[in-house]
Amino acid sequence: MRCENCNPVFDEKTKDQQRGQMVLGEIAQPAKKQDNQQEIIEAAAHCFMRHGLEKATMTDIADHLGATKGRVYHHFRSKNAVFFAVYRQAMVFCFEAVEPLMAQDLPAADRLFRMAEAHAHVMMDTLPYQRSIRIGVEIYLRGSTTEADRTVLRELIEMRNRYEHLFREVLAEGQADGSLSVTDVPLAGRALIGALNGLVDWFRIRPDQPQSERDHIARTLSATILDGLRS
Amino acid sequence: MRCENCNPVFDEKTKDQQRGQMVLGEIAQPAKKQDNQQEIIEAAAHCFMRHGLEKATMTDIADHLGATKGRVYHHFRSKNAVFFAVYRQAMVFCFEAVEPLMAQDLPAADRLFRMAEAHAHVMMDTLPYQRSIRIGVEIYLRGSTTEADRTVLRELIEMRNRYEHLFREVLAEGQADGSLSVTDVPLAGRALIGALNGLVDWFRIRPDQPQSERDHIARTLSATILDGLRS
DNA sequence: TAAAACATACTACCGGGTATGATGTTTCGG
DNA sequence: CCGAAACATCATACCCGGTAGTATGTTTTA
Repeated sequence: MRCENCNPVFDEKTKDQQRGQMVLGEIAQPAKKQDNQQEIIEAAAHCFMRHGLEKATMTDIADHLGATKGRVYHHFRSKNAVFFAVYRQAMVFCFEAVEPLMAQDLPAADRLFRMAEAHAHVMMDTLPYQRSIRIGVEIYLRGSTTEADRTVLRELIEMRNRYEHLFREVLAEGQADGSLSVTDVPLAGRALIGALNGLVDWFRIRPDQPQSERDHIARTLSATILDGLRS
Repeated sequence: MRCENCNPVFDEKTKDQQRGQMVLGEIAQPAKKQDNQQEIIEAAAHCFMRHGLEKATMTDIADHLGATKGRVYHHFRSKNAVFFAVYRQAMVFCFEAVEPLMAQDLPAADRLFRMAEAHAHVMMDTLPYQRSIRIGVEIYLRGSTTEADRTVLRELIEMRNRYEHLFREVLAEGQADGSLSVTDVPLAGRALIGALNGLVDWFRIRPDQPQSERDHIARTLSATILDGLRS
């Protein structure tokens, strides 16, 4: 039987779990179901990263789990739903890493630096997720047949906008407290995000990669965009 | 009849036309054929941008030309071949705009600034091409069944590497002449390219958009990455 | 007039989605 | 405490729409 009232977390917006505020451990049962879904999501992220959104088939995802399509379709209505779940998870990772840093009692320039560092780390640490969502967004929006899909996508895109707005906020604060010299806040934000998101394109995970390398990348990248290249 | 010895420019690597050094106007015949192909390539770029690589069907491309699949398949062996052509064209645009600027007799920092500006302009002016190729690259490489396809893709990727190397060259020169302060040249190059390529993600073409807006974007973006955000 | 440049009609196949069955696992009345 | 219904979780088998590619016919051009 199709699990109709399966945890609808990733199918529709649930107000009480915005950005991972999830109250876990209430019961053992839903937690396990959550884990099963999460496992699928992770497999999907890997497949999306390797083969792209369309080339990655549902069977691929299932194979990656040592399972069949039946399992995936039991937890997700459609392939789009799976992608949406990956997308939301990627954004949750970003928010959890960056948003707390905004409250620090520092000059805006220093806060921005730490936020940039954190964002870079998230890009590298959750690479499969971030690569997946970078591909098709408004593309998917055009392709989405059902209105429900488009609604979910709009919500996700708005989530992304909220996230990028965090950086613009700090940029504006830096303009105010004088620690930053920004003429065009939106454009500066685009430049910052662009330089960091570029990681998703060129960064490659190697098994023997020490943590220090990622630290160096995050630090150098953030320093470059903050201090510039000119001497 | 299938045009077997159709201008194989976009099917296989031809040594004599590296980076748009094409000697045009030799005969009238190939020039016209070239134009026909170019028209298809442009239509494909538009469709790839709108619907994504896979969702864009060959019929879509043909429809965009007011033609049918027959025309496309007469000039290109496969859908992959069309994508490869779009890819190469995109890179040619980049080379033509940026490479000449390297010879200018200026401090490296200033040359880099102009190169960045030029690159930004290319991103905006040839948006459909640039968006198309940003999607599937090594993704396509994995998906490519035939060895011939993979060979072409490797060549294209190497073309891209050569292009990005231009910026690293200037960065190294700036390190030498003291106009730039760069500790990690490759990383600095990634940051620069990333910030500029981000354009492809967020820039939207509007019909009433004055040229001055693109100029402002290119200038501000380049200035931001060169001079940094900190005051 | 022959070849190039298309259009038309058709096939083969892949992949998303579904219907159904098999196997645990929880729940609950007695 | 027990046994069966209800349910959750997956596997299997199948359908079917869409699309890349082909084979062939038709028109245009040099």
